[in-house]
Amino acid sequence: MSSPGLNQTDALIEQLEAALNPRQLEAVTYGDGPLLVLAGAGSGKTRVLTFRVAYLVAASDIPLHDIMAVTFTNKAAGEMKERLGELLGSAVDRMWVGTFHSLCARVLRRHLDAIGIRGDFVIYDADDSLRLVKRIQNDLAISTTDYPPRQIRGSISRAKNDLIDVEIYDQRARGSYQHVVTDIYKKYEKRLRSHNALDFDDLLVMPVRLFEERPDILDLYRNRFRYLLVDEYQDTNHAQYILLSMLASAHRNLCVVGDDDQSIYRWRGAQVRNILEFESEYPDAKVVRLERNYRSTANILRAASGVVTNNVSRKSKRLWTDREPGAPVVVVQAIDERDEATQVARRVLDLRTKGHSLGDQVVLYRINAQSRAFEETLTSNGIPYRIIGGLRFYERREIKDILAYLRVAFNPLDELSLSRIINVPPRGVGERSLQQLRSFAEERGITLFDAVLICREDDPPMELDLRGRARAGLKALGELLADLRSKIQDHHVGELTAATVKTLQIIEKLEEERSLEAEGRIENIKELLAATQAYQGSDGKGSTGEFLEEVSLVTQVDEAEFGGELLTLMTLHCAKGLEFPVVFIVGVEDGLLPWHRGLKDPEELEEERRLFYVGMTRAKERLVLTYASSRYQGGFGMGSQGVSRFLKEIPSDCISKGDFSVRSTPRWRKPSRPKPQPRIEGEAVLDYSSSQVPPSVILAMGKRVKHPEYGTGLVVARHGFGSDLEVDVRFSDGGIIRFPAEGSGLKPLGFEE
DNA sequence: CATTTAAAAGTTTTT
DNA sequence: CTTTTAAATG
Repeated sequence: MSSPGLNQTDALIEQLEAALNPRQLEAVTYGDGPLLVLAGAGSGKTRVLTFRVAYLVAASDIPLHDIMAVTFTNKAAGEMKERLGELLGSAVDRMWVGTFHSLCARVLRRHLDAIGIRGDFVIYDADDSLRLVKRIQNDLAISTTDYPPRQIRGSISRAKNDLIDVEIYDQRARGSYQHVVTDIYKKYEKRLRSHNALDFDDLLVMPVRLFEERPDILDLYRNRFRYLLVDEYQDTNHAQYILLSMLASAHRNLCVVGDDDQSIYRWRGAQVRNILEFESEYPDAKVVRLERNYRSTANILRAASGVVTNNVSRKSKRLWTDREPGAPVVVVQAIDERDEATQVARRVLDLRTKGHSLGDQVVLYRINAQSRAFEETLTSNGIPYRIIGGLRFYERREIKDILAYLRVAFNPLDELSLSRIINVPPRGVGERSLQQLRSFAEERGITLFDAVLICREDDPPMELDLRGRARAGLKALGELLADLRSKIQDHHVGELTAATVKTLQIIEKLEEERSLEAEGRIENIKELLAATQAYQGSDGKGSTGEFLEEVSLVTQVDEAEFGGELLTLMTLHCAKGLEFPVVFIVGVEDGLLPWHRGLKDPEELEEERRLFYVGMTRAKERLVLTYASSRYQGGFGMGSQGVSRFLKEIPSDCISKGDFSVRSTPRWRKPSRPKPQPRIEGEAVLDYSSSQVPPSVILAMGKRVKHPEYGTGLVVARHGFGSDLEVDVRFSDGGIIRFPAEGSGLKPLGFEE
């Protein structure tokens, strides 16, 4: 690809200059040396980052090959690449863009031998490492009630992110808890190595170790990357900080962009200190402040600023806008979480008539569990929605089970995955047979995987005393694994997945169950089959290893497809970096937002305040805040500690007074009995025919529908999936008729009972 | 050994 | 209220 001609370059530079304000331009065109861009919410930092790269290439003739950019999601990375491709009109594949985790994985794959990894590694997600911790506690006879595995895992993870290895942890360990952690940490690391696996934290830690031990390899990278750009710098942890220092140590062209007010990941090791002390770390750093907000109306911005200024530890800054005041921030008091959901639904529909499509609106909450009340209300009112986060696709049980087969075939040393699938689907291999197999492997000094392969033999060795069912089961498993293993290198991942699903008869078995749950699983498995078949790795060959890596590094936002006529629901954390015309923040109550722990610890409280601030500043046109006077909390009855203290920090003149009332309800109020699901009055507002809503959503179980010939009826059963979907509808005369979901003329019947 | 049933325990946020 | 773990049954 030839570089743009001189005229073209000039035109591009001119274009950049015209599109930017003076501050942004300063950041984009600043020359060599460390650069700190303090970018307030909505001040166009993503544009600055992208344009800076474009400028480096166009004006200074820096090859994309020499630039690395770190983004917060893979999606953001993709968008940046796409935009750069448009701006520069050339291939951008030579530039390294991605999240810390995916870039690190890339580095590690290139130096497997140097990090002491034989063959190839698999990546353990949070669930995998938790399983590993549990298993170890079991082996070491450490009570999981006295020492909750989640907490242990958290301690190990935090230590790793702070670059505290087992030896240092051991030296510093004080008290019985830390000594127990030491024992588990030791074994945990040992198992990871013997399984040829890396956990999420290893992805950051191992490159640091690699660069420490092999200065020659570090040189390779620090000489290559003449320019480093990092987004969301306020959320980097210690390991990431060190990594950046190492990479920047040759050229010192480190450009970090962030906003200390938006730091929300302290709990997973992020250190705001990294951004606050950037200037003392790099005394010659140029600092550019972006304080002009282009996103939100003046009212929204004033409300958000009013809240965040209550934080003590922050760099002072003043966001401003010349936009119109806009609608006031609406505060809604609800009776309980159901009422809250109903009120939100009502407003969503109202705003829809005012030109904000469902896709323009988002509901943000503090914890995933809050989504349930909304799902119920939205479903029963026929409002289509999508949830981002929660249980991820690739973390679902049936999906992880199938992936575990691929992982074992890819890396036979992965004993965690192997023991996961050894009896899934049930093949008569219980604790006993597994133990049998383990000790056999140990005796012979072979891996568990090889032991399973030996089970294929017609006359297995005498030592391997297995009973009938287990023996047959392991034989079949051994054959499948041997087959997968032999094909792993030169067969497409879709082929291997299909072979696994077919051999194990997974779909057939689920179909026998005939339950709604099984139906959902089948749908997921078909989606996995489609995804693997469509997969093309970097070389277009669909390598299983590459697929597995990609799958373990997708972020929650990556998975989501935006657009379409769907209301979006997600946590405040997920909303980072996004923007919506209409934002609802729900559950704005003490104990929830701020979360309980924040009420005790001042630093936590500030983080909760920042989280609220992040949520508020996602809104472009309208912001609605809701809270409930009482809230159902699991089985423990009601709890709501009343309006959030943060709400009182919003200047009263940018709030809609009509709905604002701060009277608190008596704490001793009896929990109200579950009421029938409230319905929104009126005719159906949504015109499904014009939207992109799939029939599977419209024709959900229990939905009221209308047929042009037969009149109104109720969906009582569903058969098949996707375009094969058929539904049984019971009409008022009691007759049940089966229709194909598409082209049947069935229409949803709004909100009447 | 697997499946079913009963009791118990657990709930922030995520790469 | 849901999910996970333990015990009891087939």
